[in-house]
Amino acid sequence: MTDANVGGRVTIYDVASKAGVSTATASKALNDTGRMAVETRARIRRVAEELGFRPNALARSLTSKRSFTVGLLTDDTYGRFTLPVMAGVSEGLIDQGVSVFLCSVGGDPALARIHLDAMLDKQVDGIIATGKRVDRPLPVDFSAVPVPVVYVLTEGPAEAITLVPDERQGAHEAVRHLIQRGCRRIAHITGPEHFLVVRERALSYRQTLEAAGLKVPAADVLYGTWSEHWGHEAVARLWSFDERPDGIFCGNDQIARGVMDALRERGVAIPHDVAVVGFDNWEIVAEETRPPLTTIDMNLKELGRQAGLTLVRLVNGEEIEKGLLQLPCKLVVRSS
Amino acid sequence: MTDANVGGRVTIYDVASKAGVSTATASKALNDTGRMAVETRARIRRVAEELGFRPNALARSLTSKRSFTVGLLTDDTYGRFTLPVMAGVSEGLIDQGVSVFLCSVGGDPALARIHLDAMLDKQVDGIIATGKRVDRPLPVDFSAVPVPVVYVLTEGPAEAITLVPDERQGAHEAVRHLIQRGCRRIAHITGPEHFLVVRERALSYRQTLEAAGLKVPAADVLYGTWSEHWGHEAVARLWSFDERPDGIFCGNDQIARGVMDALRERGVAIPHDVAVVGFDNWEIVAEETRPPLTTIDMNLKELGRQAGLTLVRLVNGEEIEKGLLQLPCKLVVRSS
DNA sequence: TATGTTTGAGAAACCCTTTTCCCACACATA
DNA sequence: TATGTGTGGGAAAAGGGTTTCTCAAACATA
Repeated sequence: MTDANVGGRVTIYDVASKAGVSTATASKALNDTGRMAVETRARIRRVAEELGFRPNALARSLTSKRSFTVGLLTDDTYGRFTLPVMAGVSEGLIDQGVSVFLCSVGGDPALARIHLDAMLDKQVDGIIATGKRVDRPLPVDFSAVPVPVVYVLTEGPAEAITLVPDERQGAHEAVRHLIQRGCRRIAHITGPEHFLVVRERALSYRQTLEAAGLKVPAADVLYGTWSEHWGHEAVARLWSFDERPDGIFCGNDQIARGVMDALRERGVAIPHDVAVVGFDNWEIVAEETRPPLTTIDMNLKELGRQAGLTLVRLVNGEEIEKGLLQLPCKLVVRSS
Repeated sequence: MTDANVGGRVTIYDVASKAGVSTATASKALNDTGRMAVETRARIRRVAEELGFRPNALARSLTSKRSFTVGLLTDDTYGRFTLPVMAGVSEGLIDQGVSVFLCSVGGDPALARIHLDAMLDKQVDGIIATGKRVDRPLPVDFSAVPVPVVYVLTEGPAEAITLVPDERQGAHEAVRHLIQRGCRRIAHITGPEHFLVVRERALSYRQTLEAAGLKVPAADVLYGTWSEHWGHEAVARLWSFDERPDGIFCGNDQIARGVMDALRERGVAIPHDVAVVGFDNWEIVAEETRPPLTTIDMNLKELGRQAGLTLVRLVNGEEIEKGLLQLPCKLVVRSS
């Protein structure tokens, strides 16, 4: 009784021959398909176990037309948004035995094409396209891709499935929190107006104020850049007026950080004199502000998980309603 | 002349039949192997082009025993170190047609095992293990893995190939920069002493001072945590003594940020009164400090690229010297 | 005894590509 | 004419599984 296969890994032939059956039977035993005596099945299983047999996923995919692999394409070089999404995708799919190809393509269409082709050649079952802006598409055309595509945090075609955070709800939570703390004059310092999320958050900010019967000042929303520097500057601008806010809703955590530093420098007590709420829950920023920042978490990991699960359902041929799916944000209360 | 294969993708059978040759000939034409008339080769190529034929990488891998896929396993959940490494790996390998499976396993041995097995089942050609600490191994045993493994920014077995930044050289650059700026009393505020990198950097700091003929105070190195908060606190401690430093080398950029905020609050001019150098070149921190932070870049992307290239050389059976490979760091001069 | 009906298991085809022979033919040489 | 030598191209196997179909044996029924 010698092993025919000495060099390589253990194959199903090894299992079959050692168990004294055909590969067909071995396959059926291990996959719990077909019909056979229970003891035969058990014996084959035992032999496979002994030999440490692990089926070659490539060979398996060749017939099953399923590679249990998905591709994740992102243009978020820095990874601030992609990484949580990726973690969620990976976490949601590992139970299904699905692995994730990650590649970051920056803004380069040629590179994106190369990566996409490499993935398709490797027979990925589906693709998740993710980015850092919900109003910008990735620099690649997915229209002729022969597998399902799910878009996360990036602009996809209208007839596609796209998952994004519910910006309005998030902004609403933020402002409502300030109102509940007793703030009556709430300013909004945010990013560039040409970002869709900026407009969404600003809209929701105004609506929430109005719904609470608070007046919305004319120059209520200060548009700038996504930087600490802008946070400083905006505070300087606000404090040049007589009527100063007692609450500030910031468009992201970096701005909030700048705002808080500026307030502290002016001797303004946070949150006693002015309460601050950020957006993103970027922990490395939000936990190091003084005091730690209350902010909105976009649940990116959950977004990724949902994207992964949605994708496999598409791969399995389930019919899923197309369109934009908005997942709720969560208020994370710290001390600001 | 009908297509036999209507449903699926274009296979080499389609190409062969349309070109009126066998699949063997088609394969040879497309791979530039075998012997045949130049016009035959050209015709087959043309047909393949017309049909948009792309070979199924899975089928190809089955015979070639090469999947052109590598796995990247990391325990760096936050991704601060992993993402640049990953980008480098990906960038270095895309030219070779190699794709990267990324999975983050946190500290969970069971999860790590599952991901590793999934990768091996998918016949990865090799594995890159990466982490966030050079003195801690990943929670998984690679000893029985049947493919080459390269370790990056994590502890591997002595007989393995491990790539890390050259911490001593990096620290040396930092301190030398301060000395060249004219600093004579240079302090070192850093992380927990049980981190190897902390000890390495501190050692190099002392050696560089000594080599420059500067005195090394007794309580020269302040060990703490990797936080802004500690930066603040350390400055408070230093400023409680009479002899204050005119240069501070910080163990990372977050500490540096805390240090700079604390100095500013005390009215100390940076870099006029005290110059500050950080470590990591974490741009999101280093570019937002006031003034922007001079710091040490660990060239993580290059580290990743080297790791990828080294791995494929191993896969190709090249003999490569084992052991620790230290890649140089680079001083990034900003305004601090 | 002759005829159904399960049951357990194997032969062979298939997935897609590569690769190793092998062969038929054309041409050149003796 | 008989023999050697390239040359262009194909048949078939291999790679590691899965799946369909077939079949012999065992058992049950008439």
